[in-house]
Amino acid sequence: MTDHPTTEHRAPRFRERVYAMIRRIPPGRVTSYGDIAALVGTPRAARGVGSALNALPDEHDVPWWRVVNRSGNLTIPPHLGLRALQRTLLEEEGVEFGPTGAIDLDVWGWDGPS
DNA sequence: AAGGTGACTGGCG
DNA sequence: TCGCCAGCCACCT
Repeated sequence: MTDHPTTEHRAPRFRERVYAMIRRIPPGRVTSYGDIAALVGTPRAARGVGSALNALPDEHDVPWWRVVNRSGNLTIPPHLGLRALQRTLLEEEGVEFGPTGAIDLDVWGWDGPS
């Protein structure tokens, strides 16, 4: 099991824990970067969560679109063309955007596994 | 090994 | 209430 000296064969790293937690977000719900960070045991690593999502491989099963910022806004870089996609995916799951384009976390937010 | 980057946040003016 | 600034973390040169 230590054949390949890649980082993917070691104990669960931060990114893996982040992916695992995001996979638990139920459809039609959203969670902030900071909350994910806290849920995996690193309360101040919100940027690390964004970094982890940015590093997602081509093939994966992580519902990245269910992660938004603390204000309920989509902070994914527009130039990647994914911002519109994220909104579409969320709306298809039933999540509603307010007049300012933000999601009300008190309504759609997911606070982690019970 | 040290410095730079970014899909974040909370605080302040 | 809103925008800006500095702090924070994990990763990548």
